[in-house]
Amino acid sequence: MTVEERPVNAGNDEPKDRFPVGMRVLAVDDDPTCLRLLDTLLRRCQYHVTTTSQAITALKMLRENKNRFDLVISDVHMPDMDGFKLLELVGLEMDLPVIMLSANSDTKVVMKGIAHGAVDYLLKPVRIEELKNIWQHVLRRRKFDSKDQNNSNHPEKPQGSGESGQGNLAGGNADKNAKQNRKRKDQDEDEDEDCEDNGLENEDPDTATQKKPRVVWSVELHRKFVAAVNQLGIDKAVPKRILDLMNVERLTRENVASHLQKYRLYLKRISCVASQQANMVAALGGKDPSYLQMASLDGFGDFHALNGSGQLPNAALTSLPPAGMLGRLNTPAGLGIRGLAPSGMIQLGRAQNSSNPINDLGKLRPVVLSGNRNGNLLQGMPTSLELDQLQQSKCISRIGEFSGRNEQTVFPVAGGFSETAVTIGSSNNSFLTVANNPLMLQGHPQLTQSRGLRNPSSVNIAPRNPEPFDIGGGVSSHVSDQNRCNDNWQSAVPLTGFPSNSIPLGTPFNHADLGHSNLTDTISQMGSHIGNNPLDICSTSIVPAPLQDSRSDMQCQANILIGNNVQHDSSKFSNFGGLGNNLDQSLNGPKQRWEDHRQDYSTNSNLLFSSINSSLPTHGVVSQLTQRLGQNTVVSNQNVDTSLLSQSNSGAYLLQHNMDTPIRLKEEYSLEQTQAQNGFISNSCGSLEDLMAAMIKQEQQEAKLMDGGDIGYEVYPLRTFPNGIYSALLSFLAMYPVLFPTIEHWHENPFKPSEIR
DNA sequence: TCCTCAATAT
DNA sequence: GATATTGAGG
Repeated sequence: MTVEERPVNAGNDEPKDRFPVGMRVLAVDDDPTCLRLLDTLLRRCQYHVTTTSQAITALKMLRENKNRFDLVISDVHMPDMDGFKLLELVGLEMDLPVIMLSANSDTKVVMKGIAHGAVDYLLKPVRIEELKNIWQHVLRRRKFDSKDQNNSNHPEKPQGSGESGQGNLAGGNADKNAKQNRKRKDQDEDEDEDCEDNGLENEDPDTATQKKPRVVWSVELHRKFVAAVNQLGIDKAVPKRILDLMNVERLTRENVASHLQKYRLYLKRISCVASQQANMVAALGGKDPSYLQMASLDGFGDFHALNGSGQLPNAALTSLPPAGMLGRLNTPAGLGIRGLAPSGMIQLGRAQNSSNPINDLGKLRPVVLSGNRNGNLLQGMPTSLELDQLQQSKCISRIGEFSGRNEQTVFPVAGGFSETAVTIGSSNNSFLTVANNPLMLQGHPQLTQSRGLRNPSSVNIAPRNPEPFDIGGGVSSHVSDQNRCNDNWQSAVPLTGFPSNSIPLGTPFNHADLGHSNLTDTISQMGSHIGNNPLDICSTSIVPAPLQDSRSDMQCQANILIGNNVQHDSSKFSNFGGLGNNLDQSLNGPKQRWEDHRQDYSTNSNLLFSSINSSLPTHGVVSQLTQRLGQNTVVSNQNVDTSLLSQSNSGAYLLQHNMDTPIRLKEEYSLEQTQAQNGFISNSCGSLEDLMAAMIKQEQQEAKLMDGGDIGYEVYPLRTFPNGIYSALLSFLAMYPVLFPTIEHWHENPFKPSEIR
């Protein structure tokens, strides 16, 4: 092929006139025959060829003089060094275009080569026609480089930077961008070919006039973004400031603004989901343990299945929306919230208890990893938000199905709970495990109260690492350890595989012990639990006490383990602290309000809110748990009723991924549409308060019907459930399947806008 | 000038 | 359909 191209670029030390001619190619292949053939063909193309049969030698040559070659053609399979390795090193060290050569046409292999940075992948036997064109890679690379230099140096190098393989702003996509740019340009303006406006650098039309290269928000980039947002605090996180903090070259304010827009939508959705979850939980928790059981077991089962891939976006957690963000979102302006402000719903306080095993961060985190092979692999991955996002969207839609109500409703404050995961239930140690989310947890020392707790010590808040994956060794084992779960509630349930039977559902209530555990607690806990990052989800079991004692009272035992969102990797998440502060601020006011209104909902209800003090040291430090107990909040230590665990029956269906299941169940059990009277689902968007009130009401009604039978442990047939509760249950269960969407997905996308919308 | 939202482009 | 960019309005 003849090349009539203009000189590649004036600045180079190479002869440009006949660019392709004399292009210096380093050919590497351990097979002498192939190497010779390759050499011959390359020479025919008038390239300047250097050959070597050893990858190591090639690397050495390249290192000795980085400017000695223009392009490298390497075999994939070589004894001394894997072609991919060579490719990687070359990419990192000298940023030369590398073409992989192999007889293996397996898509995966090719994909791998490209993924590692190969500009092309040629199949053996290589043909001269293919080699004739390889110069284009060199040209393209040069163009990009020059453009890069002219415009500015961007930190994230296109091919090279080893640290952020994925963080390339545009680099990795240089070629692609070039194409895209050209396209756009052609459409728009036209004079691209001559665009001389760029002055000397007009060499490439792309650079001058075009629209900006499309920014790919890699994990790395997104992480920076999140860090910046967190650092600023959601309220102050505006594009310009974020951009400044991110300090990423070539990234524009517009880019950030766009991403911020998406991010906000995401947060919004999260909060919405959280609300739903909370509602669901409330509905479920209020009535029968069986609900929970099913939910828990089934849900876990699903998780397990979903996690089959085993890959979790470790970074995902880092993305958790800052509390501040939620607060903002919750504000009417931001979300159009109904009812009380989200913050108002949260009671802050804290109690510290380091004794609890739960405090062991390792335990919690492992959960996430448990099913997974390697936590490390996950590092650098997008935050868990993504997961949540997925959940949300699906969840919402599911709810719509079940309830037949509008799906798009946005939940107000409930969002505050969204991120919190609460584990209720316990064996000896009652405790609530709240996997919290940064959003909700603010430490309010002054609020700390243990009142109502029989065993204050049992309540512990353990800092939870939002980014489980960051954790080094030891993490993975934890989750999978079912025994631990069984033995101690505190152990979080591994999301990846929740053996239904291994999960403690909850502890039966001891009526004597129970004072007035309130529905609110249950709800909040449940909601928290669900809303929480899937990874952090601990086994949750809520066993509402029978209505015996007081029909109006919702009894449930809850143990809360609150972990803070602080991350081990301070560098990544140091920002959350700031967020926490924001949350704190926002919560203070509302908190009071909540208190004021609390009684309105139920005289007996007590709110138990836990919060994490973001200021606390994240590592290994026991978080402080705040609890507000209206009247009697009893955390009784009961023996876990394992029998409950085994009762996952039909509930399992509910958790099925396929959409059909929920529907089928509905039919099977003759579920009625959600009834307004129940209020639980009737309005998915209702405020938590509303939900609670509805729940209480429902409970009272139910109590009358049931006549106080002791059914603490009894499992109710689904069909016996009130419609509202049933619907709620379905919705709740429906959410699990989506908790663990394809994790791989997130590897590439920090968070999915689509999920947001 | 900047932010946010919505439309548009890819 | 998902996601980034662009444009308009405040």
